[in-house]
Amino acid sequence: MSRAARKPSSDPVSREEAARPRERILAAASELFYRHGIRAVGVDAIAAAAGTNKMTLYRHFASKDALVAEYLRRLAAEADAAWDVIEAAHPSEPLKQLYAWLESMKEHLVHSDDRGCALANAAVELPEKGHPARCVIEEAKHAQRNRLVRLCRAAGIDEPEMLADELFLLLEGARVARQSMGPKGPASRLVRLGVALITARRAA
Amino acid sequence: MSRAARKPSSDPVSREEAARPRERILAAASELFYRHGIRAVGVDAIAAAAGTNKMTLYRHFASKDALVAEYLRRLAAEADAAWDVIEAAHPSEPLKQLYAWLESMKEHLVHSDDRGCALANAAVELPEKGHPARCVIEEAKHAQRNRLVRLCRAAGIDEPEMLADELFLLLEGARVARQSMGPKGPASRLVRLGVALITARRAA
DNA sequence: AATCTGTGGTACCGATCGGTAACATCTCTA
DNA sequence: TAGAGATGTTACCGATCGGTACCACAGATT
Repeated sequence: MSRAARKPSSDPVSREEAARPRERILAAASELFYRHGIRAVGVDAIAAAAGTNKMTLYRHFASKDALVAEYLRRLAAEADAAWDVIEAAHPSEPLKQLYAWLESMKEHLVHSDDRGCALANAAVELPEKGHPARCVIEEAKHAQRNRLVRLCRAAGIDEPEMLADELFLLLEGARVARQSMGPKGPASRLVRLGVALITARRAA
Repeated sequence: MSRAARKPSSDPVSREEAARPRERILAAASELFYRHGIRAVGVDAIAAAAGTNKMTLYRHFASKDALVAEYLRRLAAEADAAWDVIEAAHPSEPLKQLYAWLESMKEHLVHSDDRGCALANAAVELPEKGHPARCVIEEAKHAQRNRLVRLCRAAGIDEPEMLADELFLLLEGARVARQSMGPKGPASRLVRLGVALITARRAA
């Protein structure tokens, strides 16, 4: 890969404008897709926001759909990395990890520019069966749910799938309800409700 | 209103093609918006599916946004009517109404062409602050949540807002998770989880 | 018969959509 | 110094977008 072998820049420190166009395009697409929705953003706008043009965009991505798929793939990887951070912060303390996860999810909800889960939003925006983004979404969501199940099991919960699904649906619901009812709606109770669910299942 | 005074047709029985264009347009728009997404459907396609043309559509709706708002307003009214049906089926038995509500929500989830809550989907697709659909969505969602709170209170639940929000988020989560993980994912547990929540809150 | 209203049909508007061809420019390497 | 590869620029493609102008026709009213 000649691109990977290339040296970053003559100036070694933080020249973000010199970053490879592929990364700039992905960064710009992430911002715009998440904020305005995937279908609402054209490739011209993405290229312009990335400080490049449509031609270069199409040299790095076969189509807009491919760019969308890559955008979601990155997000899934970031979400997984966030799990790792939580795990590293509370090693072999699954219950604390569960609480930390709830808190970090609440962090998203309170931010004024939060628009919920980008993967779930994409699933709503792209219902076509064959869309390349759909398998990415499906895979990522199952991975998240599995990780939650594993955590519940590690915490010694009976029927860990039960609690994991409760928490999963609670979070998905909170993130989507935030978009229709604002941050002061039912979404604001995520942590309280989640903790109640966990303690209830622990007692059982 | 001259339109309301007009007689339906020369043939009194089921001449649906003779229905007033406004209703045909709304019916076609509902189908297409829900199935493919709002942004994915053009006004031409709606008019064609309604057996009419774009010009007639714009004689009844000021803009596509206005049509979208009316589409969502109808859905909100239908949802409210569904609540009324449940209430009438189990008069002064709020707990049974709660269970019936859960079951009827599950009915939606198992249908193969289910695409979740159209109001929530619209909130995802139309993030622009000033969009005429957003206040419709917000109002309808708050009405649904309030109705759930009232039902929980009538069922004698302590802190009815707590259980109502739990159930609300659970349902919103189930309907959105169904779109990314299919009907056999966590969404399939809606009733089980909902019943567990209700019984837990009743014991408390 | 004359009129009015709602509807259908067609053609059009400017703008934008996703996507491409052709060419100039830059930088790094051989 | 010459070449190679990635990038920037411009113009363009056919299709579709939301929205409108104009005219013809049908039915009911007067």
